Amino acid sequence: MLKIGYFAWIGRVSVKTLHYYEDIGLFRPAQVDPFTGYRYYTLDQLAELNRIIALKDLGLSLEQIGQLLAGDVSPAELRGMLRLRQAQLREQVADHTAELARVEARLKQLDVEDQMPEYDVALKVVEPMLVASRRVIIPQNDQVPAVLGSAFDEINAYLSRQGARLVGPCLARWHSSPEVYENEDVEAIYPIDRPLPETDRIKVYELPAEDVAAVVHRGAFAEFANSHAALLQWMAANGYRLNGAYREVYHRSQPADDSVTEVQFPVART
Amino acid sequence: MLKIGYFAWIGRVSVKTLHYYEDIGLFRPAQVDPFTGYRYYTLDQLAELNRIIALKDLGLSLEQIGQLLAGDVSPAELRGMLRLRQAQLREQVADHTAELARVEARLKQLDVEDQMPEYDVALKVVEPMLVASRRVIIPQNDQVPAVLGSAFDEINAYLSRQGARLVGPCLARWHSSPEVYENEDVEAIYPIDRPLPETDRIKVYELPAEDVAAVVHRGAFAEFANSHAALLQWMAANGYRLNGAYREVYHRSQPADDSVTEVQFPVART
DNA sequence: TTGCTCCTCACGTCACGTGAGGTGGC
DNA sequence: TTGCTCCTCACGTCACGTGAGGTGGC
Repeated sequence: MLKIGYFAWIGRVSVKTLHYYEDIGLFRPAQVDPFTGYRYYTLDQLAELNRIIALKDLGLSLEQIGQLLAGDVSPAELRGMLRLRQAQLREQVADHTAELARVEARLKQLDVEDQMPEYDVALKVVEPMLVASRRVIIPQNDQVPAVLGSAFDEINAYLSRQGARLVGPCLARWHSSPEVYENEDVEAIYPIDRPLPETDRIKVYELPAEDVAAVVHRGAFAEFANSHAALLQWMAANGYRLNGAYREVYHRSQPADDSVTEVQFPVART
Repeated sequence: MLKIGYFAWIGRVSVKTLHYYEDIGLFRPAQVDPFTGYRYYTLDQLAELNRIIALKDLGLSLEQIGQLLAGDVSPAELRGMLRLRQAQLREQVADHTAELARVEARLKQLDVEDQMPEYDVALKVVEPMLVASRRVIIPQNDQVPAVLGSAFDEINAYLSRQGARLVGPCLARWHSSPEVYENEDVEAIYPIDRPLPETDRIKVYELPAEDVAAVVHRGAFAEFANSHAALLQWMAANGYRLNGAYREVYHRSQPADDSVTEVQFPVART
């Protein structure tokens, strides 16, 4: 009969761990003194403790281990548990590797600039949404506010006639590359609540979900180039590439206004 | 002024997250209605929320992010935080990769045997300990119990004369490879509480800490070969190799008794 | 008698998620 | 009026660690 301190020592676990395992009914001392409450373990129990530790090393939860020890798990179920754990571990390794790339990119940036960065790039998932869209070509960059503005007005008027409701801020999807400033190909888009008939100028469809890298841009319409540059730099440093048309979400009534815009670049791993 | 639900939606966080950030003083709504308690946010705050999310993507804790936003972190300190996080991530990737190997080894074993394994191998760290040791060569395998037994008796007698105390179970360290059964080279060892003078037969020194793979063996002295085989198989499957003399810890008075033994193979990554 | 080991609560961890039960706004 | 959104507690998560305050054993 071994006292808890010694048994914990040879089993290389803490006394508190043994207390806890008893609390949750996973592993009980062979005997408990009814007067002092002292717990006593036998050497035979060392093998069982070792078993628990070995299963914990596989990443199983204490609850799963309890079921295993109670014998109500078939080999097929154990295989299922391990397959699940395998998938989790693979995902975690991938996630942590990506996070490591982000951290290292930021460290490199700190070395170069030695200051806090101006833009904060965050990875997000945008949800799918039903939209009404008007696609236009804009010959010169300085015409963007006017042309986009009238495209939004046109959709807006159509939605009012149809009695549709807006369910979020308007946005633009740029089909030209971010470096191009002539004949830009862009969709003016409103998210809507239900399907509508299309016209030859206004299309209605579901924008799919996308992984995006996003920055929030404050200030004048003409200064998006800085946000674009920050995003492209971040993507290069973190091993992502642009994966389709990028979005600008205008958190206000009209893109010509001077306010808050979120720039979202869809990304895929290179 | 945006209500919490809409602000959470465009920021792609949950309402509960915004509640929580307010609770811990990280991120407060621009305004709170004193009668209804309704929280109101401005579009400007979207940039700040994005900043928090970007920093969270680097793996910083919310407390660290709070310090960063409050501006009482220098670039050097930020670099320190990121270096720390980098080290943590590298360790986690290594740990998870090793765990993945264990899980996959177990899955493979399940495919072959389709049953619960007889031995449970656990990775542990053994602490350094001060020991008294008597090293002997044993010509034939069947002499092991007798020769080891008298070696233990000899140390025991010496320790009694010196008035030293035992501080754990006795053990043997096998310097011969586990497959060798002739002229085995082995140390009989007692852990002791304080340094003693050495003799030409009994050495006193500190056994260093080691990473070991361990199984608990129950039953007769002659059946250790099974434990050894299980350990060697596990090590091969998980990418470890034997790294020095292996230990048998006898959780009883004499190794000749029939009881519980822990076999510990020191390991290193291949 | 003095340490040492052991005991039982109770609370903390990290970043929220999940209800319960109730009120405000259109 | 009916839903919908919002509010404030309170508790749960996972596997223990960290005291506080007290008792048993040699």
